[in-house]
Amino acid sequence: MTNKRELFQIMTRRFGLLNKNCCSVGGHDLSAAQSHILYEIDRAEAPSMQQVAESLGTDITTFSRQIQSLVKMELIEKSPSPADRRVSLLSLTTTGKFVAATIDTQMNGYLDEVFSYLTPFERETVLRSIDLLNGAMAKSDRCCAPIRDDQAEDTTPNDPE
Amino acid sequence: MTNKRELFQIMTRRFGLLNKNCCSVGGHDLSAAQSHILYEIDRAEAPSMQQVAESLGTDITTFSRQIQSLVKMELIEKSPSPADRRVSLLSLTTTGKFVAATIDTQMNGYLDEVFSYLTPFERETVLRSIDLLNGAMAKSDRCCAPIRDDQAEDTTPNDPE
DNA sequence: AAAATAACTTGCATAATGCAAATAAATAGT
DNA sequence: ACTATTTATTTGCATTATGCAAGTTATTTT
Repeated sequence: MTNKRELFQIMTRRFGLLNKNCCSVGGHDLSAAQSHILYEIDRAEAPSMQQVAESLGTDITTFSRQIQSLVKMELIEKSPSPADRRVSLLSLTTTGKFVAATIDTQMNGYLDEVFSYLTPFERETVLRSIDLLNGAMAKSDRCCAPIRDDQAEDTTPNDPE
Repeated sequence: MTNKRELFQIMTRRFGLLNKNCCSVGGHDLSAAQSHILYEIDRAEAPSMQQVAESLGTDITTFSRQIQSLVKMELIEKSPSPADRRVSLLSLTTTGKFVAATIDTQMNGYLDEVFSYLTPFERETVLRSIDLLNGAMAKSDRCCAPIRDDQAEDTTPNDPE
């Protein structure tokens, strides 16, 4: 209660568990990482590989392979950008959209159950708080953004851009 | 804003990034998983392997190896339980305690920075909300607890025990 | 048009994962 | 007391994930 870190440690652990083998839809069994990828592609407008890898904080080579397997699963399509043929634009296939929507429903179901233990007022408050928190994290540059290098206690003001 | 899942997706992603290469202390470079293990051992009173593995939702064989490497790093000690010699009780070494404390400080530092973008009232609200959320997740059995098997839509009542 | 840069992919080499089987200690059944 | 079962943890693979260095193809610089 007193300690911020304690609260967040517990929370992230629980969410980690929730996400563990996050979603099986039909025959497909997706990992949390894969679900995040689908989510992000759905959200953005035909993003490039780099864009998605960057916003998920995944190494581009790892991401390349993650995409390869999602393409093989026929959830994602890659098409060369007309503007720059080095770039691959990502989009969800029809199946991919369906899977993404189903996961969304599932997750909302889980969350509804969790929220059922709260009063309507508490629900409201919690949702608003998460929103505030997301906003605050977005503003922070010390954390929560893709970190390139070490962030040792010495706090060298390195700027990786 | 409207969609619970959306809020939580963003939040978990950001925390994932924050935790990524979560903590380097002195020469030690810890993963998020390792930091969670230290945290849990510090928190509990000489827990057994199974207890910690269970509460972290980690497969016991994977956990066994994670512990092996933390022992090799001299952050953790294993001692056979006097009551039952099959059981290994886990504890932090002096170095382990120091590392755990340092990580705690680091994380609180990050969180302080994030919270600096909120008003004092918002901070209060957010902390209280996380606490509420943790409580609600603890009550839920559909999620957030170690999940043994699939939770497909078909909901076959299989019992793997 | 050659040189530098950029977006992505592939080659390793390493680390993490988890099921099945092994080991070792405790408990049950007789 | 003595074998049989269960329990706690470890090891043997076999699979998958990771990321750096180097490669490929396309674009931009000069």
